Amino acid sequence: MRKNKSAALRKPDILESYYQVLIQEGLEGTSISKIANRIGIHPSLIIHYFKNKENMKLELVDLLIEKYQSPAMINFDHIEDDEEHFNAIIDVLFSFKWNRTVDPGVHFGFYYLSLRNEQILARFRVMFKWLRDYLREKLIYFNDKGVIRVKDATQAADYMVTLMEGLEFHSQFLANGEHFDDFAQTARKVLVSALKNGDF
Amino acid sequence: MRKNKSAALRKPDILESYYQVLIQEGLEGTSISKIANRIGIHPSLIIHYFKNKENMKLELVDLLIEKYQSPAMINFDHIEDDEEHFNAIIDVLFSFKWNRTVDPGVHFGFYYLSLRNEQILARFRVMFKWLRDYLREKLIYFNDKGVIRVKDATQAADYMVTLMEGLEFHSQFLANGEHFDDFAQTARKVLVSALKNGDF
DNA sequence: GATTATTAACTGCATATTCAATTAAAATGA
DNA sequence: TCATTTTAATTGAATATGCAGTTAATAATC
Repeated sequence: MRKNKSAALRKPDILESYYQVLIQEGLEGTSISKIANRIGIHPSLIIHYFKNKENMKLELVDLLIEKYQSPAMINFDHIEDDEEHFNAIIDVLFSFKWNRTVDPGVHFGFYYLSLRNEQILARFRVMFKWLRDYLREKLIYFNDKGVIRVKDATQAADYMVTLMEGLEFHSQFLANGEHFDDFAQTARKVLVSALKNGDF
Repeated sequence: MRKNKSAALRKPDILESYYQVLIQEGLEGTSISKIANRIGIHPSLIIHYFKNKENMKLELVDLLIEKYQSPAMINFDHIEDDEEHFNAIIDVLFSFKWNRTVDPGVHFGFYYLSLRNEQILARFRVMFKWLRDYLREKLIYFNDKGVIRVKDATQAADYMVTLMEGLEFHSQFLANGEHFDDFAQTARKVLVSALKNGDF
């Protein structure tokens, strides 16, 4: 007997399936059929909900960006001591957990698509700007409190994002089976030192 | 009238065409037919030379890595003054020219494939290690000469590669129409400062 | 009874690859 | 040097497969 779900339930199901197939098969191995089979529905149903693959792609990008922006993860405003507060934020940014909120392969794949897809590019630009601006505000705050010494908070925040993304590369190509954290802690140390020494 | 070229001439032609189609159409838009049409040959001829698409892919990766490793670009051993010598190397690493020796989109695409393709991954691992080790040797030299102060040259070299790759992200997602160089110079400054301050 | 969810059957297209045939170039032998 | 044989380059046609998307019908839901 066929079970009918509402769009509100079915669409997230499809996007989750899309995400899982992407993880397993990659961009080039992901088809509407596979996404549908995985959750036991007819491929046409996906077209019914998303009209075409491109729309579905954009909706998944939006979903993953939302996931990435979950503010719970980097909000430590409850910590009163400024130095501790600062360290808590930095800790998360260079943690395995943060860098793996979304499967890095999927993120990477969409980054690649953004080179040829204006709409995806625009979304990621907004996402990175959001992160950068969030960090900038924090840096300004910690600068006022005397925890760090930065003149150009925007450049410093840009640098942090740059370093974090670079760490993805490092873990893929230069980490010799070592855990993500090992080198991340070096990068973290050097960054903090630059922030405190007034290099920005 | 048909002109027969030797394999030694035809294979590079095909790889060059592959490269160009990749730049214009991306991974998903690149087919054997398009590569063949672009240089006016029959698609079967490509299969004849490479046996299948996968082999051709690997041969192109090898070719691009060779291009990337052209040592001419970062060899400044002729500069006698150590400080100048050091600056010349750093300058190139953070230059637009260096970062664009191979089309970044193509590089990026192969990085992505490396997540699901062991053979491509192995090749890029070798390439990055080559770059890292090259830099490490240089850092050890400049440390001995008193130009910089590093205890762990491997970590420092890892950090340099990480930062350089992060810059690619920055220019794609955070550079607001600014030229690549603008932020690269900030990153360069902060790195040099860390190398000289003994942060590694 | 109208709207929505779902499927079935189908279309057209592009794909990588195979196979056999054809043409050109190179090697050989007189 | 010329004819012959061998090898390599090239094409044409065919195959099988997978793809996104269309259209029309059926089933469930409100």
